Amino acid sequence: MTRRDAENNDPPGGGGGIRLAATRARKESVLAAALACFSELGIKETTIHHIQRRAGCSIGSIYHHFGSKEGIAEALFLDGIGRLNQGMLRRIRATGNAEGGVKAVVEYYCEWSTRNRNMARYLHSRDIDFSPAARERLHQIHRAYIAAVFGWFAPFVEGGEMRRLPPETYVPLISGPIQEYVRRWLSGQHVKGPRQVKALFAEAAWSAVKT
Amino acid sequence: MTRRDAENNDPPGGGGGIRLAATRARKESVLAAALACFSELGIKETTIHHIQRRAGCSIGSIYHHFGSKEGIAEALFLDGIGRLNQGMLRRIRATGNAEGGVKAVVEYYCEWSTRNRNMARYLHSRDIDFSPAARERLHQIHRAYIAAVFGWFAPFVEGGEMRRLPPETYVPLISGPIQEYVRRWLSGQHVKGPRQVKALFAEAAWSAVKT
DNA sequence: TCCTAATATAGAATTTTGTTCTAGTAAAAA
DNA sequence: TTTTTACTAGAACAAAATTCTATATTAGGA
Repeated sequence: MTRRDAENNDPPGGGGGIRLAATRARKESVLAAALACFSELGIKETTIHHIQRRAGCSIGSIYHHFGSKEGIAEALFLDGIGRLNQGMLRRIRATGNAEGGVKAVVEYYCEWSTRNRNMARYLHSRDIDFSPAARERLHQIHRAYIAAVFGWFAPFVEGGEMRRLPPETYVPLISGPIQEYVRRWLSGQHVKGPRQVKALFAEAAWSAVKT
Repeated sequence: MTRRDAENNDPPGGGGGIRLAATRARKESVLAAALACFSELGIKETTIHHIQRRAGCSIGSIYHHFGSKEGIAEALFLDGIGRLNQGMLRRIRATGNAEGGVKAVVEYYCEWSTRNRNMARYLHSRDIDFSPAARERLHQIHRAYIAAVFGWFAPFVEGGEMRRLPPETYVPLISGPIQEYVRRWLSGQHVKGPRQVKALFAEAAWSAVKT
């Protein structure tokens, strides 16, 4: 039976007592160690022991905070996707029209992936088997993000600047190509980084959805 | 230390003796069992024992043929990608012009994924850590496929029907969106199957690369 | 046909790795 | 201060992958 019951005890506010700060620091150090190990050794090759040694803490401590190896992977994934979405949303909202918004999606993804290579590579991992709870949390995050993005773009569809398409096709049409390109780049299949092709992919994305 | 040294002893020609036929049959039954287990239980949850029981053979036999659990995963992956590429190439070659070729890529991928759901889902798995040998074999297969496809399309680029782009961008531009759509569909994120959107994605692919 | 080497199968033994358990420490609350 | 709770540590345990040893089968040559 796998333990999946570790609670997220982050304090809602910022500081908190000595205890809470220490806890947060420990959790972060474990996540950082995990990402480093995953990047260097691969997810499967990485053992709890590797992470534990690198984070400089005990097995007990890790299990106390994360419940299982999978729990670490989940927390790391949620953390990364949260950051990416947040930055993306901010960037989209900083633009003023449909074309700018669509191109911002592509461009920001290029930049973020270049700046956070390891996390970007990790987010491309597919078979992390999330616990039901984490899966639900992920969906929640995803729904909220999608709602925010679609909310921003909706007026432009209404206004006729963008095509009206089946909702589930927008993301693949806009992000599919650049995601695939970046994935290949991260796995070492080509040399040319995303920044060198971002204009091309931004154009393509826009022409796929413009009217 | 992981064992990765299982040889591929498939006979070059078709039939062979009783022994070779039996070997082939056994290997295939193991691969089929593995795919079934992976689909039902997930890759990580699947144990050698599950596969072994389902294939109706012993542990020793599996290790003799595949060397490791990862070895099974590799063989299955190579097998699947080989079939997909082969069918794709045949389909592309059956068309007569650039537009037909590009659209064929999208359409065939839709059809194949619908017909081979489990394998399609499996091919979307990312973190199978291939042995150096398998990795090399995969690259070899990939290079051969890419060479064949590019060979077919090259005249149309020369002839000015298709844009001349950095070579590594064609695949993401053409296949990226439909791949992403299918991936989401396979993971249960939407109801509408690929066949219902293939025309849309085929159009988008073509307009991304046409002149 | 019989012998030998290579191939294939089986399942027990071993090792590796993830998880649980028990004990103890330090901070917060009463 | 006392009590409760959160946290840390590492030994004990269990599950899974892998290796090992024994045996059977087939192909090929004397």
